[in-house]
Amino acid sequence: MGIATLVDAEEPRIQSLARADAILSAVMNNREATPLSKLTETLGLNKTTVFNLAESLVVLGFLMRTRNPKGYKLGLRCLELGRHVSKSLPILELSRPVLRELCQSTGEAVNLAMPYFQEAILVEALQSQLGVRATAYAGARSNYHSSACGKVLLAFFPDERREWVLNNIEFTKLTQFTITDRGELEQQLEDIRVKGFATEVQENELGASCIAAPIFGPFDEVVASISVAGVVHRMSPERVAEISSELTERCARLSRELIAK
Amino acid sequence: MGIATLVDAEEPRIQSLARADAILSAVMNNREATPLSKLTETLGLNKTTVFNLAESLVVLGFLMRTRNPKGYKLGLRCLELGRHVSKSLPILELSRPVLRELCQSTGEAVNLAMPYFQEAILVEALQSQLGVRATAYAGARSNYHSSACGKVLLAFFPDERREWVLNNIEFTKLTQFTITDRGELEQQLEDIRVKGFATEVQENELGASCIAAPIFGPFDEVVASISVAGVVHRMSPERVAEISSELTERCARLSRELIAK
DNA sequence: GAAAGCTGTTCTATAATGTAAAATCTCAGC
DNA sequence: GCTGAGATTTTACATTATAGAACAGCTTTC
Repeated sequence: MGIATLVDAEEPRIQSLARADAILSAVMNNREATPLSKLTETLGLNKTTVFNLAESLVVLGFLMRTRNPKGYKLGLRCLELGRHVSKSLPILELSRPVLRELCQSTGEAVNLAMPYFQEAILVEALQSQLGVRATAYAGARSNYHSSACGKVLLAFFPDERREWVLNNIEFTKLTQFTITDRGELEQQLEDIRVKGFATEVQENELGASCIAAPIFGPFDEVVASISVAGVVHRMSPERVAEISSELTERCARLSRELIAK
Repeated sequence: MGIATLVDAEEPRIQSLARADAILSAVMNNREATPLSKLTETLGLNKTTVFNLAESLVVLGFLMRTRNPKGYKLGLRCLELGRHVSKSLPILELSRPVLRELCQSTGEAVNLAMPYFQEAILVEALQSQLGVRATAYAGARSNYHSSACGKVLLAFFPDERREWVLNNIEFTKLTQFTITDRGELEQQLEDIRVKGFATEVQENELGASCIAAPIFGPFDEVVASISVAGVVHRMSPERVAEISSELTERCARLSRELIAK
């Protein structure tokens, strides 16, 4: 069972869907319940338009209305659909036990990432038993240029797709160590392809260091990556070597299982 | 922070959204990837219409295209939104540790359900360590008339809402023990209100027996229920008494915490 | 190996849908 | 009990979504 590409960012053909999606994003980006006024403001559309869309989303369960504070928040339909994806993605089912084992054996946080438009998305995120790292949670997005799991995906993308991503991402500087130069990143990607795994030291968040390896699908396309994320001072060169070898080995095995499917 | 009602099933104002949602449902109900032809068939709409909607959903990430078999399946945007809901629902955050404890102390499967249109939805589902019950998984829907967690929600709904649900549900007979008579159900609901918890013996699935208690929100509205689900022969009257007392006690405490928030 | 048939995709005209302005309603703060 | 900000409803219009027809790409069939 192959999984199709998720490359282009063309405009959706149906305007209302694009707008509805924008509403969901807006609601998601608000910690508190989002009132209609704020929605119209962020979307830059007429009150009525937003209202009709939002109410439709409520009827369908994508949004809920809240009282005190009055506004909208994401509804249970999102949860229903999300859980279904969890259940139906073969990679997820296959990798779950592997993630747990890696989390146990390394004692660090372990994440499964998948390509998602101009970023990667963390599809699964196991917390380390030692320190609680609140940064990574399932559903969060992860940059292609600053995170290990992002870089490793990018490195193994087919040329055309990598090209597209490199042309489109903004090199947001998250810490003083974040790579913001395209040339430098491309060099690293070359290096990652040779080694078979990616590392990242405080490029994404100060104090954190990650190692990530790729998982390939039926037609040698990267479909996901697993990363082990630890506190920087715990990541000695020997430890990195140790973890990376276990990680690449496990990911290779997962790839084989996935292809066999 | 109050959570609004989710009662009426009026038609959404924006047609395209209703249709897009129907596409998502259709895709979800197919085990395999859903081809366009099947979508047009189930929706009863023109090929082009469905195509345009589906392609828009792909661009937005709600659907993915698959090759071999060719078709659509749910995309990662669903996962992203779903995970966000998990994180943002206060009940979920509060109850998670309680669910784990209940699962440990009883050794049975434990579920958290919330009202969702004409059914309840399992928002969280912990498997029993003993036997693997594949039936209940997070995201699954649960009937108001046959499941313990459904019945307890229904029992504590405000009259008007309960009335509405009772008028609208179909009493699907899932096993020979399923209640299919409205009067009988209403009597049970009365009983549940008196006892403070609901039980269910093989009404939902042969071999399974559940106990469920309600959780109330800021304005004395039931917002969720927790159920403990075990194999029927393990559920002696003494054990039911034992579990139900622990369960109601925990749910009452959760209600208090939720109201305090 | 050609032809038929099934599925998916593009093009285009039309009508129905979604849009936004204005009017009305609701409710919190004074 | 007033005032004003936000949320709804109503209504007329123009844009957008729609479906038909025609096309393209595969697989099946004989």
